[in-house]
Amino acid sequence: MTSSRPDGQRSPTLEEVAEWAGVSRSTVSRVINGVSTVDPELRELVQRAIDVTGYVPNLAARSLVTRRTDSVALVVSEPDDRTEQTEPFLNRIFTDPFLGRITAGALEVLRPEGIHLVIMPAESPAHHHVLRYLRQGHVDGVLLISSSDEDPLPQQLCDLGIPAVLSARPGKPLPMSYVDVEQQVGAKLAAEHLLAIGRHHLATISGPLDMPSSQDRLAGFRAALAVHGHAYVPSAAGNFTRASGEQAARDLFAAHPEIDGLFVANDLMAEGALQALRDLGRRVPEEVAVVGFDNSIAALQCRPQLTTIHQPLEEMAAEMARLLLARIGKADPKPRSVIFHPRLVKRESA
Amino acid sequence: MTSSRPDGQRSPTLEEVAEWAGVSRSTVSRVINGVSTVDPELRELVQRAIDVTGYVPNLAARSLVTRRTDSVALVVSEPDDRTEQTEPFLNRIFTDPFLGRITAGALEVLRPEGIHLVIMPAESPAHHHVLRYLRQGHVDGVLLISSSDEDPLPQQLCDLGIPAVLSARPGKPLPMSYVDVEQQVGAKLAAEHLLAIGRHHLATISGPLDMPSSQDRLAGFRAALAVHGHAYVPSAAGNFTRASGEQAARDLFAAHPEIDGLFVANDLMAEGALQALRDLGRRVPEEVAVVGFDNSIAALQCRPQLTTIHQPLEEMAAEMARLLLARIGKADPKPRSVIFHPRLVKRESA
DNA sequence: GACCTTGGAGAGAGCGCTCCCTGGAATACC
DNA sequence: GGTATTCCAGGGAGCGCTCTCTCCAAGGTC
Repeated sequence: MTSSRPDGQRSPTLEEVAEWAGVSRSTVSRVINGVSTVDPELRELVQRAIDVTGYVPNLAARSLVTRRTDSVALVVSEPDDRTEQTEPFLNRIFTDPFLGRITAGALEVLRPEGIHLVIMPAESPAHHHVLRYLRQGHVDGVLLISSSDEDPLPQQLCDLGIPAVLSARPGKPLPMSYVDVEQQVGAKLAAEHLLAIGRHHLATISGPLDMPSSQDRLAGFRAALAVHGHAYVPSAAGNFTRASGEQAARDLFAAHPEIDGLFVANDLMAEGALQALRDLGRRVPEEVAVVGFDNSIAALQCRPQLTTIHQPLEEMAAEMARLLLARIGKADPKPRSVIFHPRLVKRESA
Repeated sequence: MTSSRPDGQRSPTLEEVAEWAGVSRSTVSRVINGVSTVDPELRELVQRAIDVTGYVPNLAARSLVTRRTDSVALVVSEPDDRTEQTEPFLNRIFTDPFLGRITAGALEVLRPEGIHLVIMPAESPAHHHVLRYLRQGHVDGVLLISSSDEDPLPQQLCDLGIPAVLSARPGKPLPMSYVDVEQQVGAKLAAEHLLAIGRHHLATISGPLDMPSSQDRLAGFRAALAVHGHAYVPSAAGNFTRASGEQAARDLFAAHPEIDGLFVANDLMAEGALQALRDLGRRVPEEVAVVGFDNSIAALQCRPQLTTIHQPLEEMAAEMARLLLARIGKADPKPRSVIFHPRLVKRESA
């Protein structure tokens, strides 16, 4: 806020610009908002006045009347019951390439529209904090990354009528647009690839089981294997961090040393699994083949480089932004879902 | 914004709550803002009215008169000239544990004060975007993470009188508070440890050389070694990513195969260096000792675990938040610096 | 009982903007 | 030439809140 600028003077108002230019407040307002019915000569005069005075519209005043703020929030939400984890929430989300890709994709759409993106982590203790922020009208809408089907936030936003778009199929049916990838298809791709390269003892490391996407990947993997006669597939759940993948792999191989093919529900956990396998002296891919999920930068950084299921996160986030803008534009709340296709990216690990 | 709630009705106003309670607008306002001169009975009545109507103050209206928004921005800035990097800016900042720790530390202080934190990446094409956002008065102040001494943002904020606190010594002297760690001391700790464990051929991987903190770490390392007679220290610069650390290590060992002690300017690059050394068949720490910087989660995730220089990022961010709040509170612009102490954390790699 | 003090509620202005409405000048039409 | 039409600038209301000021009533003082 420029109210505390060093010289003590507040930033100029529309009125002052108008006075400088010798026109009315309305005219200046028109110039600023690009209304076409302004004499070109006057327009230029006003523009000069704006430049000279260093005028910047006061957002509060504007949005008081327009009821728009031209910014949307990217909320990364986490429910109460998963707070007892080894790695703090903020560490987790700011270490996973996921968020960066989502942000990049969303900005791709929002920036040209002149809409700002504010990123808000909402782990349990801050949940109500963030809700209050959203209710106060700081933003026009929210892109919601929710990590559990128990998360109340989608429902709350729905009830409050705050425009929102979800990053995945909601846990419970909700009249809300969302974007997703065909999780089951992705898992099937992984399963069939592992079978195709001759692996018979398959297992999987899943994400947290309260997440629809984790459930889908697990179910998809099992279903695809069932088709090929594999009735039982050992699995262990992680929480999408590297460390949890490492631990899950250790557990899995301790119980089932015969495993020769592993599907891991994201690249970060796969990287951890690779670490565990190295420690266990299992060669990848010769003895154990590993397939990840995401095709994030992490897949390229580990050794061997990860064969993985690509999901187009940037495009998905861009689509989320588009859906949100459409929703903000008109209050017509016909929820839409946009589903993307995964694909296998073959590298060294399988 | 609840203006688009499904039933089409806008969220209730102060006036409506007042009517419900049969009191004046002023009284409701007093209750909401916790003014003590309200009859307890009336207070309770008003509170009930607020609950029933589901009233939430309209932020725009409030901040129009108070000139406060009760939120501050965490801006991660990057200047123009470093945009040609291999890894996109957003990937970089959202993959480095750094940002998560900063956020956590800042929230520790801001949350109890009821102040919201919005995170804004400001890589080159969006720079003016973010500046506009800040000028519009969306936030009361900014915590600025700047990565180059060429970055114009600190100066701009200064000129505009927008309260801000920097995360490190500014490249050019500026009347602005900042927080830092004794970079040179940290580097010296690393140098002396490497010497103490009997290494003689030392080298370093630095951060980007347009960053004051990178310069300081490099200079500190060199200075400490000079004291022990080492006139020349091979170095290579990375950009704080894992991949850049890997590449720098390769370059360094190609040119100087005799290196037996390596100081790397952050843990992420050190992790990359470890990877390179593994590929090169050099055992760590037996043949090459490696010391990192940060003591981030990354230091624990790599093998061998990293000996590193701890910097208390969470506390530093908390202090930044405190300095900012003080600055926002009163316009008294006496800039303060708070310098933290690094310490060596010994693990496996050196 | 007349006066002063004090606690607590209401009235009103105004923050800076948008947007509708009005009105005057310029142009078009009969 | 008079009227209708268009164009474009200005006037004014009002968005929802805060905050100062006013005012009333209750209590205290002599």
